[in-house]
Amino acid sequence: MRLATWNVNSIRARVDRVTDWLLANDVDALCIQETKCKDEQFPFERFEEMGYEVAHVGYNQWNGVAIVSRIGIEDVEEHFPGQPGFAKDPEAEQVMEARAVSAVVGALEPSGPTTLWSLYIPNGRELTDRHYTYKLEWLRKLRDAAAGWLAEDPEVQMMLAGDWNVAPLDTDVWDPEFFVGKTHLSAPEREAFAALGETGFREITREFLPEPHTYTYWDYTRLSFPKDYGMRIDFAYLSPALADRVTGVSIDREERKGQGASDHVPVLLEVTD
DNA sequence: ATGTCGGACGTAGTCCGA
Repeated sequence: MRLATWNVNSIRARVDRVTDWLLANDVDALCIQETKCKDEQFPFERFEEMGYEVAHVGYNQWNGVAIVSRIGIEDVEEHFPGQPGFAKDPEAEQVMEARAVSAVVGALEPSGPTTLWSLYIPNGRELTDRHYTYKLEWLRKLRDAAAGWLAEDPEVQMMLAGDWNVAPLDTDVWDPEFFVGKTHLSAPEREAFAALGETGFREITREFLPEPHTYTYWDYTRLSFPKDYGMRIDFAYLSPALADRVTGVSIDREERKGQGASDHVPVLLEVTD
């Protein structure tokens, strides 16, 4: 079974590249972030004609997450239990954003059902912004949910994959000095990210690809990709039972090249039965 | 110097978000 995650930065702008990549890489199920569209705008037919089913959550031009699978999609859920919402006014009702969708895939595979979560962690914007505390709260609640799933079933087969908007190590960026006073590398963000690992979930991409400066994202500005000013912010936390089945991980840097590339590249996991 | 993208609104150019 081949599982992947990719922040595509608009599914409508990227659908050709995404479908081409799925076929070229023989991918069974893909977690997508930043579809940037409402459900009715999602190009479902482009995936369905290739034999993929789609679960999508999108309310407007912001955020938007999806799972596409050619090995079945069941029990789709939007939002994880306890997921925080957001509103500019802290006194107003906090509104849920399209940042988390789950589905059970592979129910008829030899390996049995696997639950995928496609996650788009809030960006944080600035250290003093209310979006930053929202981000930290979001990660803490996700940790609580992960601990709950594992307590409920220690053998659960589950992947928490997506754009985490956190660079856990200094070697996950081209220059940590650039990020002093900015988000993504701050201690609270790193602690909140690491707390997922304290539940028993394992960040599997690091286990297979420990080399420093192995990036998944390059900003569109500043000639970031030619200069290799990248960041490693896309990860996959796996339940212990699923992590034990992973035989390989790759980051497809080639997808950042050429016209019409997303600013993120796909991360692909090979999972044995 | 957020230097580039993508979407909304609206049909050009500006704003938001990353």
